[in-house]
Amino acid sequence: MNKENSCPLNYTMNLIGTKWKPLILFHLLEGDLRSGVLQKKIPGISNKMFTQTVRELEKDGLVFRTVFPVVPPKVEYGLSKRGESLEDILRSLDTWGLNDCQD
Amino acid sequence: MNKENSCPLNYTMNLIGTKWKPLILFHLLEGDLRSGVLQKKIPGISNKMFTQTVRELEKDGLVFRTVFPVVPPKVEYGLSKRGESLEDILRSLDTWGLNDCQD
DNA sequence: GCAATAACTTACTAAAAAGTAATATAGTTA
DNA sequence: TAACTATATTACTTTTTAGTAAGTTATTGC
Repeated sequence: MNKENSCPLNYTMNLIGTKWKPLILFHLLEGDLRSGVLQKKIPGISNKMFTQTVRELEKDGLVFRTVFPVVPPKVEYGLSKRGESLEDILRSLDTWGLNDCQD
Repeated sequence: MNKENSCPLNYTMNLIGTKWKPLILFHLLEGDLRSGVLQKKIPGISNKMFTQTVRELEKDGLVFRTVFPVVPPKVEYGLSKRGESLEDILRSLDTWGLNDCQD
């Protein structure tokens, strides 16, 4: 079981190579969103997975999380500089899917 | 549980959004490779996962598989046209990782 | 003073992914 | 004739991922 990365691609995949992470990052490209609004943009994600995934993205410094101390709670998510640097990749993945599924 | 794709990115992720698929496709960018050679380029992948993954890629038309009827067996894998169309994305993912991990 | 609210959090269960190790194949070479 | 080879395949177990449903919070509006 070799855990080292064989190439930078491996490193990238360890960061964002999951089912939900690219989707969440993609929707944040249009701007910061409240937790509930962002979650509604991702059909099929469960409450648990949503929280878990954004928290991992936050831990990895790809998104930031702003908590407004009000009741009921208000939380906003947005892309960090590091997250924004994925923009081209995220849009390429989306465009590729768009073209490919038309064939 | 909504299973429909919310955007083309979702479609793309369903095709290649796993731990090993992008890695395998990436190594095939340099040209066709024998099964064993390709597998050795992917540290940490088990025998089972390797076979399983290339077979899925084949099923999805991203790679082709050529079997030479010799003993011991010889099998070559290569990118299909559809697989090749992922080149920019794969290289972007690799380059992103390269730049990011230097910070 | 009680329900409604948004954003979790937790405990528990179920499902999916991955690892391990044994087995198959059949010509070639020692 | 027995071992060696490359490429799987299979059965089984472990690990990881994900889903479900209930509970928490503290203020506001009724």
